[in-house]
Amino acid sequence: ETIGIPLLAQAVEKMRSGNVNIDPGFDGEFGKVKLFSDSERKRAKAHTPKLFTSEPAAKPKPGSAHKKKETAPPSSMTDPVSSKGNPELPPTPLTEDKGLIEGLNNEQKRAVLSDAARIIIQAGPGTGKTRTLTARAAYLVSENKTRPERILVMTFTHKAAREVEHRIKNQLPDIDSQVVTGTFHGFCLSLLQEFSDHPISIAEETARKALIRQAAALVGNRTGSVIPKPWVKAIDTAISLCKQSLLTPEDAPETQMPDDFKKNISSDRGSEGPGLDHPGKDTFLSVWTCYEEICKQLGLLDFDALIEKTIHMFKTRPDIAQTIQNRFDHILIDEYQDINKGQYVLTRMISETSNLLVIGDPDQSIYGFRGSDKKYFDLFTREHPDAEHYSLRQNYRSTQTILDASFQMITQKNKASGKEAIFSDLKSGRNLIIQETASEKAEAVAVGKAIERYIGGTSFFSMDANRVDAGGGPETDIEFSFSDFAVLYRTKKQCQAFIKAFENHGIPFQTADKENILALKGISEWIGLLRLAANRAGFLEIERLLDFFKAGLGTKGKLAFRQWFLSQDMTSAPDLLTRLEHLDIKGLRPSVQVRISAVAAELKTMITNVGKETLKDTLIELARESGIERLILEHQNSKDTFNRLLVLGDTPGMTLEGLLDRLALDQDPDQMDEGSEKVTLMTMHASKGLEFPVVFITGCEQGFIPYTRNAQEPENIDEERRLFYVAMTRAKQILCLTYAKKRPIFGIEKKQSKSVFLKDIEEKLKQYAKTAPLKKANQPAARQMELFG
DNA sequence: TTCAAAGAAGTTTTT
DNA sequence: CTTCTTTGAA
Ligand SMILES: Nc1ncnc2c1ncn2[C@@H]1O[C@H](COP(=O)(O)OP(=O)(O)OP(=O)(O)O)[C@@H](O)[C@H]1O
Repeated sequence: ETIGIPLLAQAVEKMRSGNVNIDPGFDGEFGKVKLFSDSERKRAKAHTPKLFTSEPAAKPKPGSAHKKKETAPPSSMTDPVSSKGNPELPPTPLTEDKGLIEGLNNEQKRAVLSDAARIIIQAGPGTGKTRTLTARAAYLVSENKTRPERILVMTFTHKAAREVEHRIKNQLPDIDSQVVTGTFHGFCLSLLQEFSDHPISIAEETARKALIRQAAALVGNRTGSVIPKPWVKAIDTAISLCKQSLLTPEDAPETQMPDDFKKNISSDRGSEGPGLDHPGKDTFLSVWTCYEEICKQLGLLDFDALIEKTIHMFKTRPDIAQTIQNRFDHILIDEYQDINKGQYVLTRMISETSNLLVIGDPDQSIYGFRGSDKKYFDLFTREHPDAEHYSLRQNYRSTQTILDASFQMITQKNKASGKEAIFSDLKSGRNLIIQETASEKAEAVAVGKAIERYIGGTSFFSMDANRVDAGGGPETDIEFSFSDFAVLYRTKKQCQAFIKAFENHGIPFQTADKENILALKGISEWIGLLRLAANRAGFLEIERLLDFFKAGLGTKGKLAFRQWFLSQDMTSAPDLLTRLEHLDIKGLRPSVQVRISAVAAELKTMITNVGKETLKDTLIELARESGIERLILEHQNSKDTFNRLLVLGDTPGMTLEGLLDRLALDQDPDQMDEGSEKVTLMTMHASKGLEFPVVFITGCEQGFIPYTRNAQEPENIDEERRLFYVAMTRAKQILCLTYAKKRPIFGIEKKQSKSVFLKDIEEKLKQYAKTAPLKKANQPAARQMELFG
């Protein structure tokens, strides 16, 4: 953080003199612009006085100002012993134990040093909750209060897990930190794997959807009707909600359903009919039961089942429960306001005999749609009346202006809201910039231009009075680098416009959230093949591969084949393929059987070479030989993802199994390289816990913020408001809210009006930017010259 | 059973 | 504007 600015001054110099390395990157990927070579960075780093939060001196990372995601050694959760320290890292002398505590305010210190068995920290954004949590973990280790592997830190997202892991490592540079860090789901998966005799297969999003469709079709067949698609979707959501609340199809009819459930399923029987948009409870229960049967048959667990089964395991095997309870002395949970029933029960079980610290902010609760509920947060104090309660008041992240605006928004200027405002010492700073643009495209261009202007800094455009659009006048005297910017939006779809505009403008960027990679053409087949090679293939993978090779299985054939497959006992991949070669199923045409046997033979030769070469080569080889590569190359998205996965596969120490493990839970193939000089594009949800000097919240329009489905009333306006609050409070210095007057929805342009949330912010905190006339997009090369020339 | 063409329907957020 | 489903023909 400290070196960001001096380095940048140099960067601007370099850009001007044209002394910039351009790394072309992969075919089709946007080239990276490197201002400093790694060694330059290293040297600069070495001169930097080491602060509380600073990174180990030798780590070749540039000092970008936003929080960082750890480049992934295999998760310490699944592989607690193998994460060896980077050999290049000379052991830095241990920061004097006091050093950990410095840089904390009194309240934070007390929470870090506390001996209480139950601690809760409730505090607003940017008040240093996460910092306190990581400091406590580091303190416990460095003071020898416990061993690192006896500390468990749980988060709700992978991003958060990596962030916490990274921060703890930074605070314990010389200790090969083995603090166990991960998401609830990751933790549960590793436990289930540890205590189960067979490998666990996960039905991720895509597979799950397909299975529920199958179940719905089956139930439809049975009752001689067709379950309409919207119903299937409603049932899908309802199943997930129920499972998160630890309900089963057997007890569900008798139990009070979760609140959101009612939105999806009409509760009174007999009220369903073809015209209604909600299926009835009977249909719901039949499909759910059927879905669970299919999962059981195929040996699959969906995400929700990971938590559920772990709890089940603890209940039925008290010995295992005890082992786990004994394994950890300290359990620390970040963003506790996001907890749902299942996670709550799990937490209670594992923390029975250990110390527990939870931190959170009910105003930042944004995961109601996946069953989280403030009530579990409140329950903590009631269940542990002796818990120590800390609240932090000072925000160290944002300017007072940003805090004021966000506070007005969340309280709707209601003085009597009972909420306590937090304050910042950072001098009030500039107003929020509000920008209206003509269209989605114009919005993206405006943001791009604003970034160019900030990067250019004062000296660059300050003389140019005509340049006023998003970001307003260049009166700032701070210079920024690309990694200082975040562009936030409500839905993933919205990032398309920005990707295009940024490519045209020569602005390097990275997108934090991808569409589900297993939904991409070619990728799912490829991963299926990889699973086969790793002995991890189940019915779904084989079926997918047979489809790809056009084995000729129709509806009936599939059924027969499935029956045969399920009658087989578990076996290794080569053995399974041998059986497929000598297949003899009645009810399957001989021509099909011949084809399957040929495919199986081919697959067998393909997978025999696995492990002989480097992982990356193996990955490429398998794609190429199978012909899946051709399919992948036909689709741009698949191609990009393919390349990203190859990069992931090329990380040191990565194994095929490790790759598949990681992909099973976290399907984002990117490592979100924080070192790179790139603008970050992500959803508002994904931004939680992060911070950036400059934040653009885009698409501030009714229908998006708050989000509403087909112009109806917003489903949960309070949660939408909190989400906007989270997004606003990511900004350190400059916050820019943009909206477009029209936007294409379903292909047709629709008039948009600005978000009602903006009205809750006082005028005197806002300033309005004019839109510069939209010029035709230039060639990327030309734009790059303009930017750097 | 596969392929092509035409038509209908559908856009949150995450593990 | 896409993605899935239905329909009809080879
Ligand atoms: N005592 C302190 N002195 C100086 N800076 C601090 C202090 N505490 C926290 N910070 C800084 O404030 C910023 C926000 O801290 P942190 O991310 O821990 O807050 P948080 O409460 O977890 O926020 P959020 O709820 O938004 O995730 C970080 O940049 C952190 O380094």
